[in-house]
Amino acid sequence: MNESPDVNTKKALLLAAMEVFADKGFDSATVRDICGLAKANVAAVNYHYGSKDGLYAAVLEEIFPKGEEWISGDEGSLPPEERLHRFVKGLAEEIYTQSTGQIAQKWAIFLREMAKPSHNLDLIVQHQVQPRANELRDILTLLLGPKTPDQTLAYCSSNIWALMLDHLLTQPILDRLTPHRPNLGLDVEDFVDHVVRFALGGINAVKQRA
Amino acid sequence: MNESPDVNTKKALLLAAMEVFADKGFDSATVRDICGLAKANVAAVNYHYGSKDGLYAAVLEEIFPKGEEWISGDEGSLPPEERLHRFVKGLAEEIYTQSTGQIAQKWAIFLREMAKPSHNLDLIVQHQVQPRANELRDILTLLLGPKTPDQTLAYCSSNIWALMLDHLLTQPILDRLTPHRPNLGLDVEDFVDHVVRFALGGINAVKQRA
DNA sequence: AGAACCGTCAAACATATGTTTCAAGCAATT
DNA sequence: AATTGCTTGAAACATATGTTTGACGGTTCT
Repeated sequence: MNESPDVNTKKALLLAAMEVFADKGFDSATVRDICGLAKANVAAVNYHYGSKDGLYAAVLEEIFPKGEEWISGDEGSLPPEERLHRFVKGLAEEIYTQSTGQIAQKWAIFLREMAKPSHNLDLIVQHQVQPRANELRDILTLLLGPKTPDQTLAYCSSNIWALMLDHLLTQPILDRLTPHRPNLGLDVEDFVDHVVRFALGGINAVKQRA
Repeated sequence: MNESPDVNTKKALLLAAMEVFADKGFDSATVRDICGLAKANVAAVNYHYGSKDGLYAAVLEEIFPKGEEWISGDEGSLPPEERLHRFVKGLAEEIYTQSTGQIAQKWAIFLREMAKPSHNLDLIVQHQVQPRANELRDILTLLLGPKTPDQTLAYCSSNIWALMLDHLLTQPILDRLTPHRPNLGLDVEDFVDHVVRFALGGINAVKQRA
């Protein structure tokens, strides 16, 4: 079996596709863009992945892998405030910590999928969001009390997701509101502390309504 | 001057474009789609709007008009909690109240622009977001106190935007998390009450940090 | 060595799509 | 009535783009 050459171009295609899809979105990205970046022939995409759609599906498989279950092993014994903090910290660090840029690409693609859902979003939600949503719901049930109506639980759950996805979504707007901002320097730890404080305050306020 | 026929097709094009752009996004929408829906010839787009880009710009002009300044006439005398309530209510009703569907289209396009900003986003921010952002900043300054650091103010401001845009963004995810939900029945008044309560709780919690 | 297989490449293909052209129709003006 | 100007419509154009084809070169197996 010819190992190194074909695997290399196949992987190069995948990496290039991640970058181009994140940058331009599925529709605007062209296979010629991708192949150019990967230094591969135009036919390579169809040879290795069957089609442009196949390549996109492979990209999603790569960045949103299946079995990544949320570990709630001994976390259950911690106070819910601490669990919330860990929950927020875990996701916020994944989203906002600047590393290879590959992570930024992942969430750029995620955001695109939310704004213009394709059938692929089903898998992302199932593999990535569902387990996290369950953990969050457990935490909120503890914080709000067992008799909290489902509606309130759903609102709060949704609110906390929104607080975390916040910067991801509003970054382009903030850039345009105050163009001269050190926008790339988001202090993740600071952000996490703020979000947790804000969320706990909000949850308590909602709780006291009953 | 030929009044009714040409104005009609021009307007029909605009309405059809709003629908198709909201539904498919700028790239995926084709002028043939739009002209088909508007029962117009393919050349009509270029005749009346110069190009596909021109039509898109016209759509944005239509749904995000310029002079729509935020009225803060006598609101300044109200307590900041009430001002926040009105602020949230005003925007939430505009976003989530189900009427002709045209409003939903507006915010679908807005969401697309946030996820994949084009140069058009500059104008939207300038005409629509900026005045509202100023009002929100004033309210938050009152609620948090004058010595609040800019960073905290920025966080809270961003948080409240996020809480309101929340449903807009996470709807496709919520649909997939709990497919059997009366998702179309969002009680706006209930939602507004919850958001205001949650936000005020969060703001107070953040304020007490200092 | 010969056969079979696999990956790569240049070229071609088929189609989609934004745009242009030009003739015809229609209304207002002269 | 003739002219002018504006709008429409069918066709054509030029290009972009996803996909396919067939040949070439190298590796592996018999």
